[in-house]
Amino acid sequence: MGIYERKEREKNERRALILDMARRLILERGVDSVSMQELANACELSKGALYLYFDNKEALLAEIFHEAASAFIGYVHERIRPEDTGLQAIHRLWSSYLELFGQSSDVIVLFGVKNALAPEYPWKAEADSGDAIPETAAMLGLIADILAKGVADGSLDPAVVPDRVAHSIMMIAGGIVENIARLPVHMRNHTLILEEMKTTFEIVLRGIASRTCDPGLLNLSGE
Amino acid sequence: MGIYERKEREKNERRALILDMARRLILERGVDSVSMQELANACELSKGALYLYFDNKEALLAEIFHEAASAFIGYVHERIRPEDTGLQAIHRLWSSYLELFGQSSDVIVLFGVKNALAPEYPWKAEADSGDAIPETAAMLGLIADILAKGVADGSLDPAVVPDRVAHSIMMIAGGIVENIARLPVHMRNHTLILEEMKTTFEIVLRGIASRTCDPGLLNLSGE
Amino acid sequence: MGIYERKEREKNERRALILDMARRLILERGVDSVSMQELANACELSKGALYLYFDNKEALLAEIFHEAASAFIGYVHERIRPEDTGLQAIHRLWSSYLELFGQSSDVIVLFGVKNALAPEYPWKAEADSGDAIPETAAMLGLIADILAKGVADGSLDPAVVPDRVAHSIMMIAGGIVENIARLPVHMRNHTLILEEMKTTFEIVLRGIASRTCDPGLLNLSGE
Amino acid sequence: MGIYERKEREKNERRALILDMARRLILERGVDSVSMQELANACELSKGALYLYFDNKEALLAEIFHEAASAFIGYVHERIRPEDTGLQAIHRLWSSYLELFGQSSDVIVLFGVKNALAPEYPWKAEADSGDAIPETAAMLGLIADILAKGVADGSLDPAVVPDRVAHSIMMIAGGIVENIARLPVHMRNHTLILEEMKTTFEIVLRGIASRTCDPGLLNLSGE
DNA sequence: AATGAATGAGGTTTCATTCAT
DNA sequence: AATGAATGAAACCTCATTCAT
Repeated sequence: MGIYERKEREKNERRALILDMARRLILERGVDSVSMQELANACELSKGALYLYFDNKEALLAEIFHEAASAFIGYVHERIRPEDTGLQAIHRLWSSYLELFGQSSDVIVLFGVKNALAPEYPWKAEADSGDAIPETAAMLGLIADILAKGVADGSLDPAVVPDRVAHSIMMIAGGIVENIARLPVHMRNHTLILEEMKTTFEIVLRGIASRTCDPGLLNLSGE
Repeated sequence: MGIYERKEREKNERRALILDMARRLILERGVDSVSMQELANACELSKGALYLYFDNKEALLAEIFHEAASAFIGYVHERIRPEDTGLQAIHRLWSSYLELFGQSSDVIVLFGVKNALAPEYPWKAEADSGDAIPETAAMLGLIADILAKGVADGSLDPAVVPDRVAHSIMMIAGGIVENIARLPVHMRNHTLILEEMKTTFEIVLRGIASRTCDPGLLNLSGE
Repeated sequence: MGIYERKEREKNERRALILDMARRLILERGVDSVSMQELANACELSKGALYLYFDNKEALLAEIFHEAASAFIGYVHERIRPEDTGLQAIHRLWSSYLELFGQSSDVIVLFGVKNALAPEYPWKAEADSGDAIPETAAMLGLIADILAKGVADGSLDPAVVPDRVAHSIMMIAGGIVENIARLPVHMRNHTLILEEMKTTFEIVLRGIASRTCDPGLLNLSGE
Repeated sequence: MGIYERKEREKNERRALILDMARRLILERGVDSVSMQELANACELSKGALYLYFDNKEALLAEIFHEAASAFIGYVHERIRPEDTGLQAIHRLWSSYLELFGQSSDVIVLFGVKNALAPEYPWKAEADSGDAIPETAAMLGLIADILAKGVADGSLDPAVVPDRVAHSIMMIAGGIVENIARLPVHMRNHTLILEEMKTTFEIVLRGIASRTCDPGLLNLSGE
């Protein structure tokens, strides 16, 4: 109790501060145009100091991605219930996405940073199982499981091939995020964008739902 | 009469050569990793000469985008018939996309380059009507028109709001293309990717089609 | 005839200037403490300009080494005659070394730079024949041949094992050069050093000569 | 009574530990590539703590050199007997060198570190008598004395000028050590290198021995 | 019209050293 | 006595753009 803990805490706080600043700058200017120098300035630190906390730029970005991805997966996991049908689960997935986005825009960073780390994803992931980005694999698996369940319980269209459709969903979600990430910061987090995302996700819901499903699950309106 | 024209023609040919080379390099290596030096080498020209034909790198990329976008829009326009229902028209849109991709991968360049140019798209377009990228607006209009028609003729779901869904479609199409554009060239143009795109587009078709539509139009299989 | 040639010549001159400046700086400060920035300043060029002439620092150093080594080997080759006994040839080798050093100090650069390029030499050379530094291999071969001849013609001690002794000679010659290269420039090229080198080389001559050799060949005094 | 002494002792122990670790790291990776950070880690100390024991990196290296040099000189001194002829003494010098190298490679550190410290050696020593590196002067004196004795007792060639030849011997010994120090650790301490060193030293022995000397002293084979 | 040499600001990373605690 | 966070200068390299010829 005392000095050591305080120092440790302060160190973690500084780390967190750097990550936070990096997130902010990435959100503002895009991954590619954030330099270590800018980040250092924003943190009121020297460039060298950043390397006390992170081995290199890639490691820093990786951490940002891992945090965001874990948070997202955790968030989704919490919201999906065992008794959900597949369609309900997908519905909750999209809702979570929208909620999280509305709250913190963190999901924006999520895939945007990933593309700076593993541009070949999601195709290469199939080739080698030793995946450098476990979160995306986890995510893909989660979605594929949900889809399989939905096909089994009849809430999703029998034509849905879980693995393939999971890929499509990841791509769509990622694509949106990249589009948003490129927006200047003052245009983000706007009702307009939320509407856009909702529209897109509803198309997907309808595109994979079975004919006999509960129509209430095809809307994402926050009623 | 003659000398001037010849010079003019030669100049245009040179421009076209540069653009062609740029396209090729971008397809091979991705937009970001093509330098003016590499382009100049590939053209067997000096770096300085490129600046005789284009004000700067951005202008060059813009032209590539404009050409590709126009070609794509033209291609789609040719294939859509006045007597098509809205759903048929969307079906042809996706088919065109897949065909073009199978043929030349040019659509890859299309949106990939755009994002280096106008990252704020597609949202900013709505804000100011003086659009720097008319082709995207044209494209958006084309799709919106098709959608409106489809709603009117009953082939599309009445819940479809043409403008909004047009945006979604653009984003989805663009997102896929970006994912593909990042792939190393040896992984592109593969059956796997075509399947992926088909899967995604079929989800969209089903997501916007009306209940009573011709089920044959929900498949993109090259029957 | 004219513009092209002149430009070509000027370009080569600039290259030569850079190499010359690099040599000078290396001689003054030692290989390790010459930075591309310093070199650029000395040449009154920008850092970037250096990279127009050389791919990277290593390539630049390699060229310096290759030039010096070739010059040295050529110089030695010219002076050794077919009718020389082995001992005479070694004598000429050392004389050449001293002469070249007295003239231009280039030999200083020779091995000094080599060590920045291929620190594992001369041992690794034996392992893989695909040698990155052909000049050193050539040099080694030349010396070994001379030694073998000397053993055969009775001018060298029969205990001399050509390959092994060739290595020793290279090491000794290289060691001296490194010691000299580290000297501040104002102490170099001094009679003192020449005497030192002469003493060392004479020890070697006596160490490998046969008992029955011409005693006149054991002195390097410039009589 | 004791606290002060204990502290003092502990301080010295810590110093010794640091020096030991430094030696080990230098042997493994070469002088230039050992950073203060690495050293601190290896000692399980903070970087700052190193500066409590040594003014700066150079001072630390200097101490390593001083210790190694003293040890070497002591080792040689112990082995040379008053009744030895000059040639016998030189023979013992080389044998000691080979033995020490075979045992611990410490001699590697010896001159390798020196060159990071006093690159101007051995020439500067002559210029100003206030020598920053007393051990090298001691060494030089020792060798010169041996040589003088050898000339006097007829075991060495009368042409040997003690001071000058002492320099040559230092340079040769140093040059070999530098070549070895640059080798990756897994190539060091190998029979091949021992052979190489033996060959070189034998050349020197033969180069300075008198015609009438005991031929048995011209071999360093471990008979 | 074309060249291509040159620039200059930018990028990431390393490291000896200092200093408040 | 010891820490370890922080610095700041230095390293190598890249690239869009300009400009005299």
